[in-house]
Amino acid sequence: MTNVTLTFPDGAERSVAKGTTGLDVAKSISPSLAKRTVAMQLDGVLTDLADPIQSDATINFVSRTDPAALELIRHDAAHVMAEAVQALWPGTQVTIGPVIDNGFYYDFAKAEPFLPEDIAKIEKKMAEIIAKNQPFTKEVWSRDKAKDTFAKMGEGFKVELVDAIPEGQDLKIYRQGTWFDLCRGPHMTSTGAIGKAFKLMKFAGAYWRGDSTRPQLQRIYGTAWATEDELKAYLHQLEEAEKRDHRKLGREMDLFHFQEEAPGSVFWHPKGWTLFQTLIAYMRRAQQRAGYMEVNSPDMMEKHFWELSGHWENYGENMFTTTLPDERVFCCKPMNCPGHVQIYKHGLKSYRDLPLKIAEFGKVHRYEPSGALHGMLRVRHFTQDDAHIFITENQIMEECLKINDLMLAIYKDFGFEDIHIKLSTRPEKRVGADELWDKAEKALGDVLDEVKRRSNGRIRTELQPGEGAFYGPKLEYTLKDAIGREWQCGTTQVDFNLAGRLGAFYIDENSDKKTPVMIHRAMFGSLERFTGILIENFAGHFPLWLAPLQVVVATITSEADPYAHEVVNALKAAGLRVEPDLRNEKIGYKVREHSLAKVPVILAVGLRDAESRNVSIRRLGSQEQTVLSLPDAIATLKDESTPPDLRG
RNA sequence: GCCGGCUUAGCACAGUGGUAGUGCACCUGAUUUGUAAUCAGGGGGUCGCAGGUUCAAAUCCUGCAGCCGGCACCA
Repeated sequence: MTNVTLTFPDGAERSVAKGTTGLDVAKSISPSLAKRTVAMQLDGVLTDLADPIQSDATINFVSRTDPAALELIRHDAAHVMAEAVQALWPGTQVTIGPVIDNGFYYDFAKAEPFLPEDIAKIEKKMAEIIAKNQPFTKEVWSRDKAKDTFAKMGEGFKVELVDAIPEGQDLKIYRQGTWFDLCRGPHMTSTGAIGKAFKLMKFAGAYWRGDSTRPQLQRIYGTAWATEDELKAYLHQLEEAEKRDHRKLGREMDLFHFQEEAPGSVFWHPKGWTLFQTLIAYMRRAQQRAGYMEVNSPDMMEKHFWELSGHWENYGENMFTTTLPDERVFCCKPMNCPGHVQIYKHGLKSYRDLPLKIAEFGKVHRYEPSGALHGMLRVRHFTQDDAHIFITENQIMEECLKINDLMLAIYKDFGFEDIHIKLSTRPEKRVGADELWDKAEKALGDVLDEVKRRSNGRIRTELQPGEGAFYGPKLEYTLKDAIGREWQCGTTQVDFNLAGRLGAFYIDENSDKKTPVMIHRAMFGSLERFTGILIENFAGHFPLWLAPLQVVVATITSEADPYAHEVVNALKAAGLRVEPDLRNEKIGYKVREHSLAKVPVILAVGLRDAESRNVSIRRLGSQEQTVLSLPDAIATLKDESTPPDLRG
């Protein structure tokens, strides 16, 4: 009999007969090890403990509290949930049930919808199944047997899954008691290892195979952890995330509102608009330094123009249109690019004019599907920090790298340093010849490689095939916020099509007409969306330069009113956004109210301060009070409120 | 767009067929106050919209809209 060599995490080696199972190995070391081991890793790959070991490998026994076991706990929980659902509602078909971040889900085909109270029923049934502690056992079936069995059970979706498994690949069946499921595994040794730290979170509709033309299934999301403390911590984290919700904070901080008559459209209140304008002013400075020229193009243009640009055909169903009294049809612009091409076309352009950078804080209008709307993160009317750079083909790399550097510098000013870039390639619905797409995708791919190289691998990259814009491939910049969520913001798109379609050209060195390449780029992306992201990232506690209201001067007694006015005026003169609070209330009341409104700085002034010409500074999130002279306070606050790009 | 849920005062919520409530906010008065809620009084709602059932509808039924959670979509 042949032997294989197993290497343990501590470096020890052991020779065992080929085909020995992990469980045998564990048992031979100690019964208690075998008892607490739920799976193993062979050369780092999670595997069923009962699998025979066929070759030399490093081996690591996984207990249920091992981080590596977490995905098994979740996957096993998904199976147990499926069994529970089928036990409670016979005739329900099972489909797929993968592990996801923080949990798992399973999609079911069931005629009647799940009801809110069903969550508790399913959880109870799951607990019973887990308490039975039934072993998970694996079988390998033939394709025919699998299809036959599932067909007889009325599990049509499973039959389709069997058909989708490539020839030559094992069809694995995992059993727990009498229930079994087609599954690639691995699983833990038994259902009992799942433990008690699981919870079903919500129901949702989900299309079979993610395809909206196919049947809609009922999905149940769950979360599962090794310990109840971890479950509790996760639920707490969800609550904390909820407190940051920009829709809630937007209302509480009086930044904006939405209403029924304008779904997906923001009503900006004075404070929210101040924040918005602060962002625009920042970006305007950044773009001016980078050589962009700001323009403004019409919000509506005639339909035939959008037919020419390709938008009507490729994007028409998302465009707002209006028929005028003279019966001409106009479209609200869903993008700024065609308008910018018109501005480019005014006056003959030479190769010497390139790169030509045209920027606009343009408000675009997109008829988003109703179900997609989500606060300010997904709206129907939004402002882009949009720009189009007209270049020659051999300027692509240089210009894209400049954009990249600008993008990263800007994100850094807002505290976002963990960036992730995705390359999206040609979609099915597109304009332009494949050779142009080849060139454009190659160019952006090269840019991405160079960006990655320069970041010393700090920037993660990813390929998203088929996700590009209809006129060109994209680099999509995703940033990670304070609590680890990722948001897609910036985009750089290389376009060999649109300029040509709209008849834009330049005169090259040989007096020939050439079509420029266009780079479409946005850095915040949508100002509305970016504002929402900032609210959630800072949980409303904006750094001073962004805070809509920076300082409140609160009086302790009305005798200090004249001095408070003086302080307010001095701060205003220094360029700070400040309001007095002279109300006939106790200082504790005022502090509480302005703290809840997330005003970064409260200056309390009483008689004492008026006489000494001091102010008492209290900062949001701190109980501490610092007494400063008025000139010192102004200097400090003025310095702190300077936008990051204007600091010396 | 699809599946499910929700919609009652400015906000958060209670109210399962019989006179629409609570807290905060708001207004008035008193209080002049030193760092997260001073006290007392008062006003405020076609119960999302439109139909229907009923002697009677916030409550039951139908349709629509918006919102929420997902899915699809995010050019």
